[in-house]
Amino acid sequence: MPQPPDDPTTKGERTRQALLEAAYQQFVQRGFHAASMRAIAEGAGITPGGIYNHFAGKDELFAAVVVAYHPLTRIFPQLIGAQGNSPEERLRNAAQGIADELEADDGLLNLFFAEMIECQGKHLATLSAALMPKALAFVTELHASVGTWPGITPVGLLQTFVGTVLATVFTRRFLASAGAPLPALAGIDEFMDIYLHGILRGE
Amino acid sequence: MPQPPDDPTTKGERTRQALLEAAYQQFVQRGFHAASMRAIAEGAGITPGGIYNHFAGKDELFAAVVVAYHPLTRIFPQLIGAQGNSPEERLRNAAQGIADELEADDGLLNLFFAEMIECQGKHLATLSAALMPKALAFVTELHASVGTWPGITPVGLLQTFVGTVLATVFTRRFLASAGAPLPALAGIDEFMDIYLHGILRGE
DNA sequence: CCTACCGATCGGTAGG
DNA sequence: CCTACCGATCGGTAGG
Repeated sequence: MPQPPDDPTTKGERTRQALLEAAYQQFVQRGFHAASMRAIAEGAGITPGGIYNHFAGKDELFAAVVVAYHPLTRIFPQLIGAQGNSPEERLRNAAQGIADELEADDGLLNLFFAEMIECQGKHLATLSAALMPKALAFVTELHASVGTWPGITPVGLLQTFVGTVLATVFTRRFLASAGAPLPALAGIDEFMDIYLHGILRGE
Repeated sequence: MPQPPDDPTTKGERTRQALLEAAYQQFVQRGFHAASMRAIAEGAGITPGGIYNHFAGKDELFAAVVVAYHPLTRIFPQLIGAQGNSPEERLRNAAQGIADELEADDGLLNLFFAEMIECQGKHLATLSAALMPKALAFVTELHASVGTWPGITPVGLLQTFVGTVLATVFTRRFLASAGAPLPALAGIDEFMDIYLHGILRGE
């Protein structure tokens, strides 16, 4: 009997998934322009011409990879789904979950950066439009329950929280690749200590 | 009379500087692989073959651009040179100076990202080795004069400070390009409020 | 520093 | 989905 077009058991859909995965690996390892359709096809186990049965071109393939793998699509669900007995605990748990996910696969951050540089961030507006409503509702409620400094809006709370988590992952990676000893580096716990209570000890 | 080889008044050195500037523009607008030697030559006012009188190849040209323009070479002097009557004031002034410089030219952050993705961060170790000793001396003294949370090392202080400034610039740019209203976003003052005193109001 | 050119590789297509 | 191929563009070089 016929299968729905996105049934993962059909051969076409399995090839499409293999192409997405192979394209993701090539794009995040080499960047958009240095990734070749030939290498992507080889990674998916087909010949270059076969790609065009699934994607109209390199741009469309990259756009599909962005939708499937972009860090923003991972960050927001973690944030909204975080549990905890207090706002502080929920933020800590969300930060931990996001940082774990981003550090488990270097490619996720690379995809963020590759999209901003090589595609001038042209996919970000679409992605944000899809993710922002729920995130904004969540953070507005959070903003009311934690007391923040004056001048911090709900959007500002979302921005500073996500920014702090990204700063954790990004600085750890670049300092490590610059040769810094990992145990001396701050991790998500230290960044969250600072985010929630400031770096200045004392009262 | 003969001029020293880096005298900016010689024709060769002026061409070299024009090439560096044109290459910087192309690399940060298009990324390393999509920037063509032809476009760089055109930007500098010469023909493609002429580039090789100044740089051995595209890789060497990019390396020279990294040395001349990489954000790390801007951040560390600003940090070390910052003035203020207290550690808090010095950190705020340094953050303001760095953020102003990075926001004045989007290319600086792009260069950081392009180098990490398309060149796998291979220039970072050299750059850090040159900049780290002075930065580390500065931050060690600072670390002793501000009271930080336990678990924050001098390197961790440097990491979290630079990370917070980068988070400011990065999140502002990506939220703006995603369509967020700029006045609602947190700026360097708000990020520094949080960094120094935490996001949780109350005592 | 320019002119003219090289081999290599690219994204994409025709036809089956 | 493969084979075979196209035009375009690339980084780099020879010779002057």
